[in-house]
Amino acid sequence: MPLKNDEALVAQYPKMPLTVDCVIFGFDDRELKVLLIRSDLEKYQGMWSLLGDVVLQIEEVDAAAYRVLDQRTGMIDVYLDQVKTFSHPKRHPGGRVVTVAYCSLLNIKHHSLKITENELHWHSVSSITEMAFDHKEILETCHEWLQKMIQENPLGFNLLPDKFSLRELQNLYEAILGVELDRRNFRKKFATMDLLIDLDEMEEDVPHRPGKLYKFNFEKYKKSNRKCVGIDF
Amino acid sequence: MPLKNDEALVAQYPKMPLTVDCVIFGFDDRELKVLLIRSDLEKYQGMWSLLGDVVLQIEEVDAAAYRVLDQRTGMIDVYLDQVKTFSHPKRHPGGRVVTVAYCSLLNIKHHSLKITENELHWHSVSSITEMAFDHKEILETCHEWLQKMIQENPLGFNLLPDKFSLRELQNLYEAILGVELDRRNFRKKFATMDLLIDLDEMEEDVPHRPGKLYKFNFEKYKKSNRKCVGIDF
DNA sequence: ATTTTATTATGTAAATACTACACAAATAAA
DNA sequence: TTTATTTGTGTAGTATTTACATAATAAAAT
Repeated sequence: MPLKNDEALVAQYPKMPLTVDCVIFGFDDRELKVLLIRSDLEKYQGMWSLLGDVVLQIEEVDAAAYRVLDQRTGMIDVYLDQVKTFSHPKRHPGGRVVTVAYCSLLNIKHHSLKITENELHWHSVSSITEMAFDHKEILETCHEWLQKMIQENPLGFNLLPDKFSLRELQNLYEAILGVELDRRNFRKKFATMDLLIDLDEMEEDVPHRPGKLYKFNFEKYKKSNRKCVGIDF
Repeated sequence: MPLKNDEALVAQYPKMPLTVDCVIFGFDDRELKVLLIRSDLEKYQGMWSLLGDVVLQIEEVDAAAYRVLDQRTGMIDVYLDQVKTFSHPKRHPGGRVVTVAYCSLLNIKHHSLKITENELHWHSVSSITEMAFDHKEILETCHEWLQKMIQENPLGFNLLPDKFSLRELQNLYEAILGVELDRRNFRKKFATMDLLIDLDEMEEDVPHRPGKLYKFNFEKYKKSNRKCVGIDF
């Protein structure tokens, strides 16, 4: 049971709405994509915005983000991580709303959008120029976050099919990081990591020599204890 | 001017109090310290808590964190960064309060605490067993964040005096990372970085052979364009 | 069937970075 | 003057990163 004085104290605190906004990344056609919806606000009519919702009175912010993801994509087993809280007092035209930004990674092929609702579309991240609210800033923050994260963690596999070729993997890294990578060195890097399982299967339906298919060895990765000291700046 | 419909929409959103909590790190006596205050809540009487405050109705969350820092330490020119938002519905005994955690680094010697107020003390991070609210969890999250950040960014210098010896710098890294580092390799690392300015001064008042004093070359660091591609997990 | 085109798959040499490790010189304190 | 403590430094071995070119395979076109 809560204590009276503590309750009285909190009752005096300023209160404000809290929302979550999900930057849902996908990968297709050698491009990083993000899932956007048409804004339903007056001020931003016609503009695209991130998928978001309010945080309920009794709800963890993480839970609200998973809820948005489920409502919009029907997927519940998706990578999701909190990135940053945005709080400019004027960021929402309807008054003060603080939002917590989440980044989510999913395999476009794995899910069928409930596009029956409002307009909901995958957009190529590189082609987006303008968005509702401060969502462009949020998107950029999440993109930078992702660039850093895929280099240090095996997150990229969430964006690929279960079985992928090394070329697809490299395309993914190149698309997200915006750089060209040397093919031999890229493959060597993953070969020495020894975390890809050769499935002894080949790509199909490609208009050229098919490559081998792999999957990521999550088991082995989890068991490996990565040491974490290396000063470098 | 805000739009009527947008305002009406936001008016329906659930509202809740938002606070900031600052994990203020310092370094002294070869130990990582954190600045704590006695909790003024009934439920947590006698326990230590982070420095925090509510976010005001018209205020960026960052601004609230700087305000807390200024109020408690009198310092305004301090490194501060948002780390994570904590939102368990029961995390505050007085009712639902969401908090945004900030991490701050300051040079203990540079400031004189306004200890005249409530009990306010530097605690050795490694000796803390229990804290009010979920502040132990917040502290741990910020400590891990710091461990990662000092390896990739020149943040550690914020915790040291303007002039420091290589031994002090190494002590700092060892204290924060909780490991022992090889002295020669540590010094070689910073030598090849070439970002320390040899001040041609010596330590004083040390009970042994004094070491050279250095300062960090922030100018040069800012100009250097660090390339950022290196897959490794 | 043959040729063309696109892509996969692979190795090596040079340069760089990292690891492990020990001893002489400087200062303060006894 | 001696002792204790800490600074300051180099090297050999290993591992990692970079730059770079050619042969083999499959599909598509002729």
